[in-house]
Parts: sequence; structure tokens; C-alpha cells
Amino acid sequence: MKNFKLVLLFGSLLAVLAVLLQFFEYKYFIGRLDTSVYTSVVATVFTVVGVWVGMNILKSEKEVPTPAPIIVNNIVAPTNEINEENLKNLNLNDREYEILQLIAKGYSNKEIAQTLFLAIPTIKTHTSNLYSKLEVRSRTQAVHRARELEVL
Amino acid sequence: MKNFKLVLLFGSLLAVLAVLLQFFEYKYFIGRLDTSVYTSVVATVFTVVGVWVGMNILKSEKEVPTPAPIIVNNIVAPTNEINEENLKNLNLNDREYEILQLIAKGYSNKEIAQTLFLAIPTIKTHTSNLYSKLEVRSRTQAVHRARELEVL
DNA sequence: GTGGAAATCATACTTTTGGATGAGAGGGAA
DNA sequence: TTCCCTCTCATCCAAAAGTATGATTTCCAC
Repeated sequence: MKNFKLVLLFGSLLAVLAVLLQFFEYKYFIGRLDTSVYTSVVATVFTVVGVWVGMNILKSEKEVPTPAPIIVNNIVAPTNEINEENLKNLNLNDREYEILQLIAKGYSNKEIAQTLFLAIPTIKTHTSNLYSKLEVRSRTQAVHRARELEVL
Repeated sequence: MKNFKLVLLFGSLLAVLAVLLQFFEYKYFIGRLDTSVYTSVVATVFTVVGVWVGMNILKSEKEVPTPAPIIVNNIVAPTNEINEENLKNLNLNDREYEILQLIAKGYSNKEIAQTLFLAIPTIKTHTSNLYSKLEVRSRTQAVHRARELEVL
């Protein structure tokens, strides 16, 4: 249940907002604020929240789209196509593969942790396991090996 | 999209709760229903809009660095070609480029030093300068950047 | 020959990685 | 329910990487 926290986070946030909503409404009826101002505030706040939620939804589960191989005149272009068989044989779990991709993009452990909403020790555990499976001892080696195996 | 449903479910639940809350309040403040419902609708709509916007922001962000495949005579050229112009603009000297290649192969500083018959501090100096020119701060970032620029 | 640029190496320091090990929480199967 | 597996997080330690600064050598141009 890796998303449990995420969902909980969203939920808490929404709950807080609901309370805020009530509060603002209260102020509205006491202080007689301008309706348009009130509406604007609500709309803005919820838009911002929505943007944040939307980005996090996508970020948390963007599975890597396997690019379709480009074939022209029966010639398959080497478009960094993923070798599914090698990838399968590596037996990487979702987290490991996810982290591998971030490593390949030059992310530090700290950045990976922030991106995936995980603690740094967790990242280290995953990277260690990843290195075992790839039979390497460092992130640059991991990237190199992954490219050799055409899984990136 | 397995989490999407979850989040959606949770969101819906909260929305329902919010509505119930509004209704409950209505019992005690007749005439307030109009604004309450209105507010809920506004909040919901703008949250949805926000989510949509957020997801689209990320989606558009993702499709940046896809280099256009080179097509000559209807044959897609292998994209592993080195972009000589970029390489030239980087202004790397021989050592730096040499070291960049070794880094990309997963070599440690020690291994690079042994390979090139240099001292480790020398390697560090070169890598530092290399990072400056590539505008990065680590070897994995350097490799990533170099691939972006097609100089590897 | 002198100035200056480039390459080499050093020293000292901080940050990041990697390795080893254990523990706790949650989900799924018997 | 209980057991097991996966994912998560923690701590401690060692190694590697990165930063900053300066010294030296070489070599080329003036």
C-alpha cells in the first residue's frame, strides 16, 4: 500500500480545507464580505489544491510509457527501445525500476526520496537491492549496465 | 491508474461528507443553503479544474527532450551519433572528455586514475571542471546531460 | 627569459554513497 | 489468525565523491 500515505495526505488536506471553508463562510455571514471576493478566494484555494493534487497523482504513478519502436521500410530504429525480456529477467520490482530511472536522470538519493515521498534510508535499501540485481556497485555502473541491457 | 481510483474514491467520500455537513448546517440556518451549495459547487468544480490543470502541467513537462530522429532516405538513423556541434560548444579538453567517457562507463575516480596513470586529485580537478562546463553537480548528472546533448 | 595558460598533484574539508543489519507495518495466503 | 513476504525506515560505519584553494611543472607565445 505505497499510496496509502499519499491518499491520507490528500484526505487530511481536503479535510483541513473543508474546515477552512466553514470558517470563511462563517466570517462571510458575520462580516458581510463581498460575495465575489469570497468566491474568488474559494475558487483560488481549491484550484491551487487541485493543481497540487493533480501533479502528485501523476507524479506518483507515472509509469514509463514504452515508446513504440519506429519502423521505416522494415528497419527498426534504435529508439532506446526497452528490451522487455532483459527487464523481466532482472526481476526488478516497481520501486527499484522507478529509482533506477531517477538515478539515470542524475537524481541524488535525497532528491529521489523527495520525489517518491520516501525516506533516504529506504532509497538506500532499494538502491542496494538494485545494485545486487544488476551486479554493480555504484549508480553510474547501474546506469551503464541498464543501458547495456537496454532496459532504460 | 490504480491509485487514481483510490484518490478519487477518497475525494468523493470527503465531498459527500462536505455536502452532508452543509446540509446539516442548513437545518440550523435556513436560507444559508444557497450559499453553502454554491460554495461547495465552486470548490468542487475548481478542485477538478485544478486537478486537470495540474495533470496537464506535468504531462506537458514530460514531453520535452525527445530529440527528433534523423531520417535520411526514409531510413531512421541511429541516434547514438555524436552531436559534434554540441561537443564543440562544450569546450571540453581532451582529458575532460576522456574522463567523461570513463565516468559514463561507471568508472570510479580511482579506476579512472589508474586507467589514465594520473593521481586521484587530478581526476577530481578534471571532473570538477567538467561539471562546471556541463552545468551539473554529480557524475550521474553529467552522464545524463551528456546524453541529452548527444555527446556520448 | 618571462608571462601565462594548462595540466598535474596536494591538502583539508563536507557531502553523498554504499554496506550491513535489524525492526516495524501492512497485505496476502494457508 | 498466523505466518511470510514486501516495503519501509533506522542506525552505524566506511568509502567515494565533490569543493576549495594553492603549489608545481610544462610548454607555448611574446
